[in-house]
Amino acid sequence: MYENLNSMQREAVFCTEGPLLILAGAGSGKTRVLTHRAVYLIEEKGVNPYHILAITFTNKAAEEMRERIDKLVGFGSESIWVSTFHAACVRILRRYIDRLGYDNHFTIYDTDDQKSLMKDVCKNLQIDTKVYKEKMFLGVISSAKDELVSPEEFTRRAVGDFVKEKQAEVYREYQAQLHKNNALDFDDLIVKTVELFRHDAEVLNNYQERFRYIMVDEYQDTNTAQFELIRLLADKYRNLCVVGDDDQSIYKFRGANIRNILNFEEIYPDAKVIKLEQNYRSTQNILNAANFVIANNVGRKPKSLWTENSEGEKINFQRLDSAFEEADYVVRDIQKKVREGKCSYGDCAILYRTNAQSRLFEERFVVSNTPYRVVGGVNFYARKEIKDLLAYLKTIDNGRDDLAVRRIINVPKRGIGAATLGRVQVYATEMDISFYNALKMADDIPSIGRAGIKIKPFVTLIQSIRSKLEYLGVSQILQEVIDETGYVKELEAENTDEAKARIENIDELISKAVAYEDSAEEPTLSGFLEEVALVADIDSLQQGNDYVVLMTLHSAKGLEFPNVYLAGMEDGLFPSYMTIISDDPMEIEEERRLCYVGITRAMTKLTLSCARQRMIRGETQYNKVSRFVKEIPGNLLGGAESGQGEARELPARSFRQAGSKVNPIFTVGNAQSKPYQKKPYQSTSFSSNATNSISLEYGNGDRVKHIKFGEGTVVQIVEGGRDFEVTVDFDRVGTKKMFASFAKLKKV
DNA sequence: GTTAGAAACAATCCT
DNA sequence: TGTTTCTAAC
Repeated sequence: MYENLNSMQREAVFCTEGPLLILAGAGSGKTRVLTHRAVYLIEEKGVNPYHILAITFTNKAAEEMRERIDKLVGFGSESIWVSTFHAACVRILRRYIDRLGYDNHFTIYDTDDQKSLMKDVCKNLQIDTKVYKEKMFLGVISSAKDELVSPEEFTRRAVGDFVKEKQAEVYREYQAQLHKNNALDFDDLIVKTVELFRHDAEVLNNYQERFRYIMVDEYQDTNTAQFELIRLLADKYRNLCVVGDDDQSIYKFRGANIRNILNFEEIYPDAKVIKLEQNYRSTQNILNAANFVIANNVGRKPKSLWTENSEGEKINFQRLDSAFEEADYVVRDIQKKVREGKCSYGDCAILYRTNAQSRLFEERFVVSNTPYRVVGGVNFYARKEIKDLLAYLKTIDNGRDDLAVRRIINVPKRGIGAATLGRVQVYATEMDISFYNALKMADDIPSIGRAGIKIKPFVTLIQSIRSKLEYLGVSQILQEVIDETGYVKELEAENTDEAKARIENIDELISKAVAYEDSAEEPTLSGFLEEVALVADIDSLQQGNDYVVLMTLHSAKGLEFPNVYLAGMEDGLFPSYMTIISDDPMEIEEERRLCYVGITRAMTKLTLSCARQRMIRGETQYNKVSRFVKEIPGNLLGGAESGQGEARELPARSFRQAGSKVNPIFTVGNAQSKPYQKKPYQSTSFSSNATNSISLEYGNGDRVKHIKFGEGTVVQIVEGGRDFEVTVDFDRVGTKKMFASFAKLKKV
């Protein structure tokens, strides 16, 4: 098993005791090393899997690692903890956070929640949000938490500085509000776990004894708080193995502290350092380009990647007249390659710097009927209808989450307005009780008068569903909420495309709840809510689907594709305007690392593209070719304008006047997708070579079984684009319409 | 208390 | 250009 590893990889696998730093270049097989290392620990060293902790960067990476270990060892892999920092912390906090004075049923606030909480905080403190933006405070607080700076510490450091004192005040109040709502934000998950370990020796010792072997992937992206967490855990047995690449550090904005990797040997003087420099992924040309680009950074650990792979094709560089044409070129190029049998759609990825760039590509994909998928952008769980329903679940689960209660108190409309809510809030504050508890006592609040009659049904609703918690599953509770509130009914009545898309989203949420019940060992409402809070869009990306994927360079980290397009290679876009005008030269270096990450995603073919002219927020910009393109020697490049990018105007291009509308197809008014709408491609059917088109194993009149609704008879099947809409008359629950891919009906 | 239309505003990247 | 907030009319 260990023979397919090279000597360096083997050394890393066999070095199990003591601190170990693995500097693993892009594509050098670090995931293989980590999985084999886990296997080696279990099989050769006789380590109980129970004693192993592996931290990955995304849930997807965690899943993959677990699967791979699973394949290599017969049994026991399920008792290894493989998870992200955040997921691991939630698991620990669910058990012990009561020791920090929180309730174990805490809720997790996402960015939206944080924003509305901050709004309240600013209102309470009478801060003019025109002068000091909520976003600024949230940014400051987040950075403080990344660095483990508590509100008290922050306050101490702020003395004498007017603005900082204000920030400290906000930080304190924000934290107090979170506590009052029994909620944690993302950063708190890490901070509170560190706090717990520092504050409670018994708990710390518990976990130190458990996690005798610790591995951390993507170590260059850990922040100070995460480092401290790991340091505490590893302090007893000191079997800490971290894997990273300083050249791929791209999360400074999230607090990633590059010193963690650069100073590892100072913190652990007895650390062993192993470098993995052989690349197995890319062609010579691609790797050379990456090496030339990254060589322009100063202050990196010296290393040189090499490969035994062939030279491969030249890197294709294209400079188009406009962003429309850029999108058009890329999509056509993909289709050409697929037609020629050079690759499949699933081999292709389009990577860009900003999410906004995806739109033009989407439009081209839609009109050309090409299967694609956008990763990132608006999170599924951030959509209004989903957040509404989740707010109901949160209220049922944790009555102390004021934010959730206030979100849904008037959804659907109950005629309770801002004035009433204000009065309830005043009462709650005076009595020092939660918003929900104040609602329960609506009758006793003199100021609200008749409005109390409107509040009562809401409280009764929540109480009645809450009383069913004991014997109903998560999906049934969700269904109960939907039925009792009439949420879906109201949408059905609207009968618009938008409403239909929302209903479809809700159906998907139900499926997710069902799936959760099936997979979790001990399904609980809290468990479901936290799983939902911690998923990233990238987690759902599956291998083997035949569609082109579009995503930001950040999301692409850790992935690889045979055919990669880096779009928007323009100064001002990539590197971004913000980093160009910044006076900190390190910011450009981070962009360059991002470029390095992008280039090294490609296995056989890499295309760089840019546009002379592009519309950004309604304004037309004329950008120069990205400086990163110019850092690649001309002999590695091919394409329309190879060599030293500065464009000579080719005569063939000037037939079209600058600024004129390029192609009427792009200007169709309603072509843009709004976040709640179905993505355009979902309503058009794919051409026949798309492999994910489904066929049904049942037909009209057949008896089928649904995981939740039980058995029933198929009444109608309507083909709706990529999916079938199936109407089933269920024996127990009556007639339901559903989409075949969500419903997972089984013929009986 | 609700709604639609107008005006203001925004600058990446993400668990 | 796209989204959020404000304002005025119902």
